[in-house]
Amino acid sequence: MYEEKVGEEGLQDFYQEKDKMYVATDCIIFGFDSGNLKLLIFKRRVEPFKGEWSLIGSFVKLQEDVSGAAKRVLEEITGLKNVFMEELKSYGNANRDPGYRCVSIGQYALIRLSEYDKELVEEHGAVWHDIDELPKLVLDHDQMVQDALEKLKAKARFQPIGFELLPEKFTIPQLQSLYEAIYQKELDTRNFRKKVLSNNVLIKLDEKDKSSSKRGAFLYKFDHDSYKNLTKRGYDFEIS
Amino acid sequence: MYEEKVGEEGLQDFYQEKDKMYVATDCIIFGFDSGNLKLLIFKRRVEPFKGEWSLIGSFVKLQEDVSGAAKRVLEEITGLKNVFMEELKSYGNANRDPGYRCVSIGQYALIRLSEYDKELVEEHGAVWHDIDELPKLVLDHDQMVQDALEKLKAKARFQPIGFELLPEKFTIPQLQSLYEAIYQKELDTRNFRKKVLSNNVLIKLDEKDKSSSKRGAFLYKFDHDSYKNLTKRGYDFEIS
DNA sequence: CCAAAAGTGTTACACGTACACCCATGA
DNA sequence: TCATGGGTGTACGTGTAACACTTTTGG
Repeated sequence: MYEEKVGEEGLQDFYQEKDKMYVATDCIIFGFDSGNLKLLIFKRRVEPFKGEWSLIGSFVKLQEDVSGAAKRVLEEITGLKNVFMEELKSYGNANRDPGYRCVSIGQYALIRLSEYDKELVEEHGAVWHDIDELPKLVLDHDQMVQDALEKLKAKARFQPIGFELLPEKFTIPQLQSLYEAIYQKELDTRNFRKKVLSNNVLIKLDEKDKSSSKRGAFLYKFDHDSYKNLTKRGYDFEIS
Repeated sequence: MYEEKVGEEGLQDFYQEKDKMYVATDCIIFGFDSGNLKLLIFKRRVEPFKGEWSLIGSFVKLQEDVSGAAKRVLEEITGLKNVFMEELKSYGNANRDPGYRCVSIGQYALIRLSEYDKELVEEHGAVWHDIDELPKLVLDHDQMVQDALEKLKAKARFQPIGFELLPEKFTIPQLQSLYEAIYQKELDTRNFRKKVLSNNVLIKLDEKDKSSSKRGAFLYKFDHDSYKNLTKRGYDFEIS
Protein backbone atom coordinates (compact mmCIF):
# COMPACT_ATOMS: atom_id res chain seq x y z
CA MET A 1 0.00 0.00 0.00
CA TYR A 2 2.78 2.41 0.81
CA GLU A 3 5.49 1.11 -1.44
CA GLU A 4 3.51 1.50 -4.62
CA LYS A 5 3.36 5.26 -4.21
CA VAL A 6 7.10 5.66 -4.52
CA GLY A 7 6.92 6.13 -8.23
CA GLU A 8 4.43 9.01 -8.24
CA GLU A 9 5.58 12.38 -9.45
CA GLY A 10 5.82 15.21 -6.97
CA LEU A 11 5.16 13.05 -3.97
CA GLN A 12 8.53 11.50 -4.32
CA ASP A 13 10.17 14.92 -4.39
CA PHE A 14 8.21 15.98 -1.38
CA TYR A 15 9.00 13.06 0.83
CA GLN A 16 12.41 12.02 -0.37
CA GLU A 17 14.60 14.05 1.95
CA LYS A 18 12.46 13.66 5.01
CA ASP A 19 13.59 11.59 7.97
CA LYS A 20 11.87 8.41 8.96
CA MET A 21 11.99 7.08 12.47
CA TYR A 22 10.61 4.39 14.71
CA VAL A 23 7.24 4.91 16.30
CA ALA A 24 6.45 2.89 19.38
CA THR A 25 3.66 2.69 21.88
CA ASP A 26 4.06 1.98 25.59
CA CYS A 27 1.22 0.87 27.81
CA ILE A 28 0.75 2.09 31.35
CA ILE A 29 -1.47 -0.70 32.65
CA PHE A 30 -3.28 -0.05 35.91
CA GLY A 31 -5.02 -2.53 38.16
CA PHE A 32 -6.59 -2.27 41.61
CA ASP A 33 -6.59 -4.77 44.41
CA SER A 34 -7.00 -4.73 48.18
CA GLY A 35 -6.71 -1.00 48.51
CA ASN A 36 -3.77 -0.53 46.19
CA LEU A 37 -3.28 0.73 42.68
CA LYS A 38 -1.03 -1.61 40.74
CA LEU A 39 1.01 -1.37 37.59
CA LEU A 40 1.89 -4.17 35.19
CA ILE A 41 5.55 -4.08 34.18
CA PHE A 42 8.07 -6.66 33.04
CA LYS A 43 11.75 -7.43 33.17
CA ARG A 44 13.28 -7.31 29.71
CA ARG A 45 14.82 -10.58 28.55
CA VAL A 46 16.58 -9.26 25.48
CA GLU A 47 18.77 -6.34 24.50
CA PRO A 48 18.50 -3.46 24.63
CA PHE A 49 18.03 -2.97 28.38
CA LYS A 50 18.08 -6.70 29.12
CA GLY A 51 17.28 -7.34 32.78
CA GLU A 52 15.79 -3.93 33.42
CA TRP A 53 12.19 -3.17 34.32
CA SER A 54 10.09 -1.66 31.60
CA LEU A 55 6.57 -0.81 30.58
CA ILE A 56 5.09 -3.12 28.03
CA GLY A 57 5.22 -1.73 24.54
CA SER A 58 5.90 -2.36 20.91
CA PHE A 59 6.97 -0.71 17.73
CA VAL A 60 4.10 0.36 15.54
CA LYS A 61 3.96 -1.49 12.24
CA LEU A 62 3.47 0.22 8.91
CA GLN A 63 0.03 -1.30 8.41
CA GLU A 64 -1.42 -0.75 11.86
CA ASP A 65 -2.91 2.22 13.70
CA VAL A 66 -1.02 3.45 16.73
CA SER A 67 -4.00 2.58 18.91
CA GLY A 68 -4.14 -0.81 17.19
CA ALA A 69 -0.57 -1.50 18.20
CA ALA A 70 -1.41 -0.71 21.82
CA LYS A 71 -4.42 -3.02 21.73
CA ARG A 72 -2.32 -5.75 20.20
CA VAL A 73 0.27 -5.46 22.95
CA LEU A 74 -2.33 -5.47 25.65
CA GLU A 75 -4.05 -8.54 24.29
CA GLU A 76 -0.78 -10.37 23.78
CA ILE A 77 0.13 -9.98 27.40
CA THR A 78 -3.20 -10.06 29.27
CA GLY A 79 -5.48 -11.90 26.86
CA LEU A 80 -7.98 -9.05 27.19
CA LYS A 81 -9.79 -7.22 24.42
CA ASN A 82 -12.11 -4.28 24.80
CA VAL A 83 -10.23 -2.83 27.69
CA PHE A 84 -10.42 0.84 28.61
CA MET A 85 -7.42 2.43 26.97
CA GLU A 86 -6.71 6.02 26.09
CA GLU A 87 -3.82 8.04 24.78
CA LEU A 88 -1.75 9.71 27.44
CA LYS A 89 0.68 11.80 25.43
CA SER A 90 3.60 11.37 23.09
CA TYR A 91 7.22 11.16 24.13
CA GLY A 92 9.25 12.63 21.34
CA ASN A 93 12.54 13.98 22.62
CA ALA A 94 15.31 13.35 20.14
CA ASN A 95 17.51 11.70 22.75
CA ARG A 96 14.95 9.78 24.76
CA ASP A 97 16.24 6.46 23.46
CA PRO A 98 20.02 6.29 23.18
CA GLY A 99 19.77 3.48 20.66
CA TYR A 100 17.80 4.90 17.79
CA ARG A 101 15.47 7.79 17.24
CA CYS A 102 12.09 6.62 18.39
CA VAL A 103 8.92 8.50 19.23
CA SER A 104 6.64 6.71 21.66
CA ILE A 105 2.95 7.24 22.20
CA GLY A 106 2.04 6.49 25.80
CA GLN A 107 -1.33 4.83 26.37
CA TYR A 108 -2.84 4.06 29.73
CA ALA A 109 -5.18 1.14 30.32
CA LEU A 110 -7.47 0.16 33.19
CA ILE A 111 -7.79 -3.56 33.88
CA ARG A 112 -9.94 -5.68 36.17
CA LEU A 113 -7.54 -7.85 38.10
CA SER A 114 -10.24 -10.51 38.30
CA GLU A 115 -10.34 -11.02 34.55
CA TYR A 116 -6.93 -11.12 32.96
CA ASP A 117 -5.06 -14.25 31.86
CA LYS A 118 -2.55 -14.97 34.60
CA GLU A 119 -0.59 -17.61 32.71
CA LEU A 120 -0.08 -15.32 29.75
CA VAL A 121 1.19 -12.60 32.02
CA GLU A 122 3.61 -14.99 33.69
CA GLU A 123 4.89 -16.29 30.37
CA HIS A 124 5.91 -12.78 29.46
CA GLY A 125 7.67 -12.22 32.76
CA ALA A 126 5.25 -9.46 33.67
CA VAL A 127 4.43 -8.63 37.28
CA TRP A 128 1.94 -6.43 39.09
CA HIS A 129 3.69 -3.90 41.33
CA ASP A 130 2.15 -1.63 43.89
CA ILE A 131 2.19 1.82 42.43
CA ASP A 132 4.17 3.24 45.32
CA GLU A 133 6.82 0.53 45.27
CA LEU A 134 7.93 0.64 41.68
CA PRO A 135 11.50 -0.12 40.67
CA LYS A 136 13.33 2.21 38.34
CA LEU A 137 12.08 1.75 34.79
CA VAL A 138 14.00 2.09 31.53
CA LEU A 139 14.19 5.27 29.46
CA ASP A 140 11.47 7.79 30.28
CA HIS A 141 9.01 5.17 31.47
CA ASP A 142 9.06 6.55 35.02
CA GLN A 143 7.88 9.85 33.63
CA MET A 144 5.13 8.09 31.69
CA VAL A 145 3.85 6.46 34.87
CA GLN A 146 3.89 9.79 36.68
CA ASP A 147 1.97 11.44 33.86
CA ALA A 148 -0.53 8.60 33.69
CA LEU A 149 -1.20 8.79 37.42
CA GLU A 150 -1.94 12.47 37.17
CA LYS A 151 -4.22 11.95 34.23
CA LEU A 152 -6.05 9.17 36.03
CA LYS A 153 -6.52 11.37 39.06
CA ALA A 154 -7.87 14.24 37.01
CA LYS A 155 -10.07 12.14 34.80
CA ALA A 156 -11.59 9.78 37.36
CA ARG A 157 -13.17 12.73 39.09
CA PHE A 158 -15.39 13.78 36.22
CA GLN A 159 -15.74 10.61 34.20
CA PRO A 160 -16.82 7.20 35.41
CA ILE A 161 -13.64 5.39 34.45
CA GLY A 162 -12.88 4.14 37.94
CA PHE A 163 -15.37 1.33 37.45
CA GLU A 164 -13.06 -0.16 34.82
CA LEU A 165 -10.73 -1.13 37.66
CA LEU A 166 -13.37 -2.92 39.74
CA PRO A 167 -15.22 -6.17 39.09
CA GLU A 168 -18.59 -5.81 37.38
CA LYS A 169 -20.19 -6.16 40.79
CA PHE A 170 -18.66 -4.10 43.55
CA THR A 171 -19.55 -2.61 46.92
CA ILE A 172 -19.58 1.05 47.88
CA PRO A 173 -16.74 0.56 50.36
CA GLN A 174 -14.67 -1.00 47.57
CA LEU A 175 -15.42 1.94 45.32
CA GLN A 176 -14.46 4.34 48.06
CA SER A 177 -11.23 2.50 48.68
CA LEU A 178 -10.43 2.78 44.98
CA TYR A 179 -11.01 6.51 44.94
CA GLU A 180 -8.95 6.91 48.07
CA ALA A 181 -6.10 5.12 46.29
CA ILE A 182 -6.45 7.33 43.21
CA TYR A 183 -6.75 10.60 45.08
CA GLN A 184 -4.22 9.58 47.72
CA LYS A 185 -6.41 10.82 50.52
CA GLU A 186 -9.13 9.58 52.81
CA LEU A 187 -12.73 10.36 52.06
CA ASP A 188 -15.71 10.70 54.38
CA THR A 189 -17.92 7.60 54.21
CA ARG A 190 -21.23 9.40 54.43
CA ASN A 191 -20.39 12.13 51.96
CA PHE A 192 -18.87 9.67 49.53
CA ARG A 193 -21.93 7.45 49.55
CA LYS A 194 -24.24 10.39 49.14
CA LYS A 195 -22.25 11.81 46.27
CA VAL A 196 -21.85 8.54 44.43
CA LEU A 197 -25.48 7.55 44.70
CA SER A 198 -26.68 11.02 43.74
CA ASN A 199 -25.18 10.45 40.30
CA ASN A 200 -27.91 7.87 39.63
CA VAL A 201 -25.69 5.54 37.69
CA LEU A 202 -25.44 2.64 40.14
CA ILE A 203 -27.82 -0.29 40.28
CA LYS A 204 -28.17 -1.85 43.70
CA LEU A 205 -28.27 -5.65 43.56
CA ASP A 206 -29.88 -8.08 45.97
CA GLU A 207 -26.58 -9.79 46.69
CA LYS A 208 -24.08 -9.03 49.36
CA ASP A 209 -20.35 -9.39 49.38
CA LYS A 210 -19.21 -10.90 52.67
CA SER A 211 -15.55 -11.22 51.88
CA SER A 212 -14.52 -8.29 54.00
CA SER A 213 -17.05 -8.12 56.81
CA LYS A 214 -19.43 -10.30 58.72
CA ARG A 215 -22.38 -8.15 58.02
CA GLY A 216 -21.64 -7.99 54.30
CA ALA A 217 -22.01 -5.04 51.94
CA PHE A 218 -24.51 -4.74 49.12
CA LEU A 219 -23.18 -5.17 45.61
CA TYR A 220 -23.78 -2.59 42.89
CA LYS A 221 -23.37 -2.48 39.13
CA PHE A 222 -22.53 0.54 37.01
CA ASP A 223 -25.50 1.40 34.81
CA HIS A 224 -23.99 2.19 31.39
CA ASP A 225 -27.33 2.87 29.73
CA SER A 226 -28.48 5.28 32.37
CA TYR A 227 -25.14 7.05 32.20
CA LYS A 228 -25.42 7.46 28.44
CA ASN A 229 -28.90 8.87 28.71
CA LEU A 230 -27.97 11.28 31.45
CA THR A 231 -24.89 12.59 29.65
CA LYS A 232 -26.95 13.21 26.52
CA ARG A 233 -29.03 15.59 28.58
CA GLY A 234 -25.96 17.49 29.69
CA TYR A 235 -25.51 15.96 33.09
CA ASP A 236 -22.17 15.94 34.84
CA PHE A 237 -20.79 12.95 36.64
CA GLU A 238 -18.55 13.75 39.57
CA ILE A 239 -16.92 11.91 42.42
CA SER A 240 -14.76 13.95 44.73
CA MET B 1 24.52 10.37 16.69
CA TYR B 2 22.12 7.72 15.48
CA GLU B 3 24.05 6.33 12.55
CA GLU B 4 27.06 5.34 14.59
CA LYS B 5 25.03 2.85 16.58
CA VAL B 6 24.25 0.70 13.58
CA GLY B 7 27.26 -1.43 14.12
CA GLU B 8 26.51 -2.40 17.70
CA GLU B 9 25.79 -6.00 18.48
CA GLY B 10 22.30 -6.95 19.54
CA LEU B 11 20.84 -3.57 18.87
CA GLN B 12 21.05 -4.19 15.20
CA ASP B 13 19.19 -7.47 15.54
CA PHE B 14 16.57 -5.84 17.62
CA TYR B 15 15.80 -2.94 15.39
CA GLN B 16 16.50 -4.31 11.98
CA GLU B 17 13.10 -5.64 11.02
CA LYS B 18 11.11 -2.80 12.55
CA ASP B 19 9.24 -0.32 10.41
CA LYS B 20 10.23 3.31 10.20
CA MET B 21 7.79 6.01 9.29
CA TYR B 22 7.43 9.74 9.02
CA VAL B 23 6.61 11.70 12.12
CA ALA B 24 5.07 15.12 11.66
CA THR B 25 3.67 17.82 13.86
CA ASP B 26 0.72 20.05 13.00
CA CYS B 27 -0.01 23.29 14.81
CA ILE B 28 -3.49 24.42 15.69
CA ILE B 29 -2.80 28.12 16.13
CA PHE B 30 -5.46 30.15 17.89
CA GLY B 31 -5.84 33.90 18.05
CA PHE B 32 -8.52 36.20 19.39
CA ASP B 33 -9.78 39.47 18.01
CA SER B 34 -12.93 41.57 18.25
CA GLY B 35 -14.99 38.90 19.89
CA ASN B 36 -13.91 36.02 17.69
CA LEU B 37 -11.61 33.08 18.04
CA LYS B 38 -9.40 32.76 14.97
CA LEU B 39 -7.30 30.03 13.49
CA LEU B 40 -4.16 30.43 11.40
CA ILE B 41 -4.20 28.19 8.32
CA PHE B 42 -2.63 28.35 4.90
CA LYS B 43 -3.26 27.31 1.33
CA ARG B 44 -0.71 24.76 0.19
CA ARG B 45 1.45 25.83 -2.74
CA VAL B 46 3.06 22.49 -3.46
CA GLU B 47 2.06 18.89 -3.82
CA PRO B 48 0.69 16.99 -2.14
CA PHE B 49 -2.66 18.76 -1.63
CA LYS B 50 -1.59 21.83 -3.60
CA GLY B 51 -4.26 24.54 -3.39
CA GLU B 52 -6.00 23.05 -0.38
CA TRP B 53 -6.29 24.59 3.07
CA SER B 54 -4.16 23.05 5.75
CA LEU B 55 -2.86 23.49 9.24
CA ILE B 56 0.74 24.54 9.43
CA GLY B 57 3.06 21.68 10.17
CA SER B 58 6.30 19.98 9.41
CA PHE B 59 8.01 16.66 9.44
CA VAL B 60 10.08 16.07 12.54
CA LYS B 61 13.79 15.80 11.84
CA LEU B 62 15.98 13.09 13.26
CA GLN B 63 17.89 15.51 15.44
CA GLU B 64 15.02 17.52 16.86
CA ASP B 65 12.44 16.97 19.57
CA VAL B 66 8.83 16.75 18.47
CA SER B 67 8.05 19.85 20.50
CA GLY B 68 11.10 21.50 18.96
CA ALA B 69 9.72 20.90 15.51
CA ALA B 70 6.46 22.57 16.50
CA LYS B 71 8.31 25.55 17.91
CA ARG B 72 10.38 25.82 14.77
CA VAL B 73 7.28 25.82 12.58
CA LEU B 74 5.58 28.40 14.72
CA GLU B 75 8.55 30.70 14.68
CA GLU B 76 9.07 30.31 10.96
CA ILE B 77 5.58 31.47 10.25
CA THR B 78 4.80 33.99 13.01
CA GLY B 79 8.23 35.13 14.12
CA LEU B 80 7.24 34.34 17.70
CA LYS B 81 9.20 32.42 20.29
CA ASN B 82 8.05 31.51 23.78
CA VAL B 83 4.47 31.08 22.78
CA PHE B 84 2.05 28.98 24.78
CA MET B 85 2.01 25.62 23.06
CA GLU B 86 0.95 22.24 24.31
CA GLU B 87 0.46 18.79 22.90
CA LEU B 88 -3.07 18.00 21.88
CA LYS B 89 -2.85 14.34 20.92
CA SER B 90 -1.34 12.15 18.29
CA TYR B 91 -2.96 11.15 15.03
CA GLY B 92 -1.72 7.75 14.15
CA ASN B 93 -4.20 5.91 11.96
CA ALA B 94 -2.42 3.85 9.35
CA ASN B 95 -4.41 5.37 6.51
CA ARG B 96 -4.68 8.97 7.65
CA ASP B 97 -2.35 10.14 4.90
CA PRO B 98 -2.89 8.41 1.58
CA GLY B 99 0.63 9.28 0.45
CA TYR B 100 2.90 7.68 2.98
CA ARG B 101 2.57 6.35 6.48
CA CYS B 102 2.90 9.33 8.75
CA VAL B 103 2.05 9.82 12.41
CA SER B 104 1.32 13.41 13.35
CA ILE B 105 1.48 14.97 16.79
CA GLY B 106 -1.05 17.79 17.04
CA GLN B 107 0.00 20.81 19.07
CA TYR B 108 -2.16 23.79 19.84
CA ALA B 109 -0.78 27.27 20.35
CA LEU B 110 -2.25 30.49 21.71
CA ILE B 111 -1.04 33.68 20.08
CA ARG B 112 -1.52 37.37 20.78
CA LEU B 113 -2.75 38.87 17.54
CA SER B 114 -1.07 42.12 18.52
CA GLU B 115 2.39 40.62 18.46
CA TYR B 116 2.99 38.32 15.54
CA ASP B 117 4.94 39.19 12.39
CA LYS B 118 2.34 40.01 9.74
CA GLU B 119 4.71 40.07 6.80
CA LEU B 120 6.08 36.66 7.63
CA VAL B 121 2.59 35.26 7.83
CA GLU B 122 1.69 36.77 4.47
CA GLU B 123 4.83 35.44 2.83
CA HIS B 124 3.76 31.95 3.77
CA GLY B 125 0.26 32.45 2.41
CA ALA B 126 -1.22 31.99 5.86
CA VAL B 127 -4.49 33.61 6.86
CA TRP B 128 -6.47 34.05 10.05
CA HIS B 129 -9.96 32.58 9.75
CA ASP B 130 -12.85 32.95 12.13
CA ILE B 131 -13.18 29.65 13.89
CA ASP B 132 -16.78 29.22 12.80
CA GLU B 133 -16.11 29.98 9.15
CA LEU B 134 -13.34 27.53 8.39
CA PRO B 135 -12.96 25.96 4.98
CA LYS B 136 -12.48 22.22 4.66
CA LEU B 137 -8.93 21.30 5.63
CA VAL B 138 -6.76 18.50 4.30
CA LEU B 139 -6.48 15.04 5.82
CA ASP B 140 -7.70 14.85 9.41
CA HIS B 141 -6.94 18.49 10.16
CA ASP B 142 -10.64 19.28 10.66
CA GLN B 143 -10.67 16.70 13.42
CA MET B 144 -7.57 18.23 14.95
CA VAL B 145 -9.25 21.63 15.11
CA GLN B 146 -12.33 20.11 16.70
CA ASP B 147 -10.23 18.34 19.29
CA ALA B 148 -8.19 21.46 20.00
CA LEU B 149 -11.31 23.53 20.53
CA GLU B 150 -12.63 21.07 23.05
CA LYS B 151 -9.34 20.97 24.86
CA LEU B 152 -9.16 24.76 24.95
CA LYS B 153 -12.68 24.92 26.34
CA ALA B 154 -11.93 22.39 29.05
CA LYS B 155 -8.54 23.78 29.96
CA ALA B 156 -9.29 27.50 29.95
CA ARG B 157 -11.76 26.96 32.76
CA PHE B 158 -9.26 25.73 35.31
CA GLN B 159 -6.00 27.14 34.08
CA PRO B 160 -5.18 30.73 33.24
CA ILE B 161 -4.28 30.11 29.62
CA GLY B 162 -6.87 32.49 28.20
CA PHE B 163 -4.58 35.40 28.94
CA GLU B 164 -2.18 34.08 26.29
CA LEU B 165 -4.69 35.20 23.69
CA LEU B 166 -5.00 38.76 24.96
CA PRO B 167 -2.52 41.62 24.93
CA GLU B 168 -0.43 41.99 28.08
CA LYS B 169 -2.79 44.73 29.18
CA PHE B 170 -6.46 43.99 28.77
CA THR B 171 -9.82 45.05 30.17
CA ILE B 172 -12.33 42.91 32.00
CA PRO B 173 -14.89 43.27 29.20
CA GLN B 174 -12.25 42.02 26.74
CA LEU B 175 -11.53 39.05 28.97
CA GLN B 176 -15.22 38.31 29.25
CA SER B 177 -15.65 38.51 25.52
CA LEU B 178 -12.81 36.02 25.11
CA TYR B 179 -14.38 33.55 27.51
CA GLU B 180 -17.71 33.94 25.80
CA ALA B 181 -16.04 33.02 22.53
CA ILE B 182 -14.35 30.00 24.06
CA TYR B 183 -17.40 28.72 25.92
CA GLN B 184 -19.78 29.68 23.12
CA LYS B 185 -22.23 31.23 25.52
CA GLU B 186 -22.96 34.57 27.13
CA LEU B 187 -21.83 35.25 30.65
CA ASP B 188 -23.25 37.56 33.28
CA THR B 189 -21.15 40.71 33.63
CA ARG B 190 -21.40 41.01 37.38
CA ASN B 191 -20.75 37.37 38.14
CA PHE B 192 -17.90 37.20 35.67
CA ARG B 193 -16.17 40.18 37.20
CA LYS B 194 -16.65 38.86 40.70
CA LYS B 195 -15.29 35.44 39.80
CA VAL B 196 -12.31 36.70 37.87
CA LEU B 197 -11.24 39.19 40.51
CA SER B 198 -11.76 36.71 43.34
CA ASN B 199 -8.90 34.66 41.89
CA ASN B 200 -6.50 37.43 42.96
CA VAL B 201 -4.28 37.11 39.94
CA LEU B 202 -5.11 40.35 38.16
CA ILE B 203 -3.31 43.61 38.74
CA LYS B 204 -5.42 46.69 38.12
CA LEU B 205 -3.51 49.40 36.29
CA ASP B 206 -4.04 53.14 36.36
CA GLU B 207 -4.63 53.30 32.63
CA LYS B 208 -7.85 53.01 30.74
CA ASP B 209 -8.56 51.61 27.34
CA LYS B 210 -10.90 53.94 25.49
CA SER B 211 -10.94 52.11 22.20
CA SER B 212 -14.36 50.65 22.68
CA SER B 213 -16.22 53.14 24.83
CA LYS B 214 -16.22 56.77 25.73
CA ARG B 215 -15.96 56.13 29.39
CA GLY B 216 -13.09 53.73 28.96
CA ALA B 217 -12.38 50.52 30.84
CA PHE B 218 -9.54 49.96 33.27
CA LEU B 219 -6.65 47.84 32.05
CA TYR B 220 -5.40 44.83 33.99
CA LYS B 221 -2.35 42.61 33.84
CA PHE B 222 -2.14 38.95 34.71
CA ASP B 223 0.06 38.51 37.78
CA HIS B 224 2.25 35.51 37.01
CA ASP B 225 4.13 35.66 40.29
CA SER B 226 1.04 35.79 42.40
CA TYR B 227 -0.43 32.91 40.42
CA LYS B 228 2.66 30.80 41.00
CA ASN B 229 2.60 31.48 44.72
CA LEU B 230 -1.07 30.71 45.03
CA THR B 231 -0.86 27.45 43.10
CA LYS B 232 2.00 26.31 45.32
CA ARG B 233 -0.37 26.56 48.24
CA GLY B 234 -2.92 24.40 46.50
CA TYR B 235 -5.21 27.07 45.20
CA ASP B 236 -7.52 26.48 42.27
CA PHE B 237 -7.97 28.98 39.51
CA GLU B 238 -11.37 28.90 37.88
CA ILE B 239 -13.33 30.99 35.45
CA SER B 240 -16.75 29.77 34.53
C1' DC C 1 -20.96 -10.50 73.67
C1' DC C 2 -17.64 -8.29 71.23
C1' DA C 3 -15.00 -6.77 67.32
C1' DA C 4 -15.27 -4.99 62.82
C1' DA C 5 -17.15 -3.13 58.96
C1' DA C 6 -21.73 -1.27 56.88
C1' DG C 7 -24.83 2.02 56.78
C1' DT C 8 -27.36 6.39 57.93
C1' DG C 9 -28.91 12.57 58.73
C1' DT C 10 -28.26 17.10 60.02
C1' DT C 11 -26.24 21.47 60.19
C1' DA C 12 -23.29 25.42 58.85
C1' DC C 13 -21.11 27.64 55.42
C1' DA C 14 -19.43 28.82 50.85
C1' DC C 15 -20.39 29.36 46.40
C1' DG C 16 -22.99 29.90 42.16
C1' DT C 17 -26.64 32.23 39.97
C1' DA C 18 -30.10 35.33 38.93
C1' DC C 19 -31.18 39.91 38.51
C1' DA C 20 -31.42 45.99 37.45
C1' DC C 21 -29.68 50.25 37.90
C1' DC C 22 -26.30 54.25 38.02
C1' DC C 23 -21.86 56.17 36.10
C1' DA C 24 -18.73 58.46 32.98
C1' DT C 25 -17.81 60.39 28.71
C1' DG C 26 -17.42 62.03 23.82
C1' DA C 27 -19.93 63.45 20.26
C1' DT D 1 -28.27 65.66 26.37
C1' DC D 2 -28.08 61.31 24.97
C1' DA D 3 -26.27 57.04 23.45
C1' DT D 4 -22.93 53.66 24.65
C1' DG D 5 -20.49 50.65 27.16
C1' DG D 6 -18.38 50.31 32.20
C1' DG D 7 -19.09 49.22 36.62
C1' DT D 8 -21.53 47.78 41.04
C1' DG D 9 -24.63 44.69 45.33
C1' DT D 10 -28.03 41.60 47.11
C1' DA D 11 -30.84 37.64 47.97
C1' DC D 12 -31.72 32.99 47.32
C1' DG D 13 -30.89 28.24 46.63
C1' DT D 14 -27.71 24.56 45.91
C1' DG D 15 -23.92 21.86 46.99
C1' DT D 16 -20.05 20.78 49.98
C1' DA D 17 -17.87 19.54 54.19
C1' DA D 18 -17.80 18.41 58.88
C1' DC D 19 -19.34 15.42 62.21
C1' DA D 20 -21.07 10.34 65.57
C1' DC D 21 -23.85 6.77 66.33
C1' DT D 22 -26.61 2.39 65.28
C1' DT D 23 -26.84 -2.03 62.84
C1' DT D 24 -25.45 -6.57 61.61
C1' DT D 25 -23.23 -10.84 62.25
C1' DG D 26 -19.56 -14.45 62.66
C1' DG D 27 -16.54 -16.11 65.81
